[in-house]
Amino acid sequence: MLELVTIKQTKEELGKWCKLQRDRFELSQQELADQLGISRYTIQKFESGRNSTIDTVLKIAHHFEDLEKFYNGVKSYNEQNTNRSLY
Amino acid sequence: MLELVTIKQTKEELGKWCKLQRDRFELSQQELADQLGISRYTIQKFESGRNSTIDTVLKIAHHFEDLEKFYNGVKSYNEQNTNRSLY
DNA sequence: TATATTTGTTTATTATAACATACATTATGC
DNA sequence: GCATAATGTATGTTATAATAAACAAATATA
Repeated sequence: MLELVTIKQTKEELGKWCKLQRDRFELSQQELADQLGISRYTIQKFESGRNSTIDTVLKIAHHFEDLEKFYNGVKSYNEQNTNRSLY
Repeated sequence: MLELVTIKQTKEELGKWCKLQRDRFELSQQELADQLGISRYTIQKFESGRNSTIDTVLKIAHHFEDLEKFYNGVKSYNEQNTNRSLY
C-alpha cells in the first residue's frame, strides 16, 4: 500500500507551518509558549518535526486560528472606520 | 477569545470518527491495532477521546485513507469487469 | 441458551512527551 | 564592533502515552 506522504513528512510540514505562522504574527517561541501555557521546549520540538501530542497540535492550531480571527476583526473594523472623523 | 470548538470536543470527534471507519471496514480494535503495529489499548484510548500522539493519529488516518483507496480501486476494477465473460 | 468475540477497564512496566533550567550558537539592533 | 534577543541543544525530572497481560462486562453468533 504505497504511502505518498509519510508520517515523518507530515510532522515536518506541521512544524514548518507553526514557524511560518509564528513569523507572520511576529511571535518568538517563548512568547507563543507563554500564550499557550506550555514550555518553549515543546514548541521547539514541534517545529523541528518531532512527535508531539494532539493537545499540543490543537493548542497551536487553535491559537493561530484565534489570532487570525482577531486580526481580521480588527482589520475590518479599521476599514469601516477609516475616513470617519474622530470628532 | 471565544473558542467555539474545544480541544476536548475535537479529540472526542476524532475518536468517534475512528470508530465509524472501523465499523465501516468491519475491523475490531484488535485487528486495527495489529494492522498498525500498535496496541489495542492505544486504539481504545484514542476512540474514547483521550490524549494521544501525532504518530497515532496519522497512523490511523493514513490507514483508513489507504483502505478507502484500496476499496475504491477494487470497486472500479469490478465495475469495469462485470458483464465480461470469464471465458 | 450457551459460546465466542469484542470491548471496557485495571495493573505493572517501559518509552517518551513535556517541564525547568542552563548554556552555546546564531541572528538582530544599537 | 558590541549588546540583546532568539534559537538550538543538553541535562535531570515529572507526567503520561504506549505496551503487555489479564479479566469482567457487553455483544454477537451458533
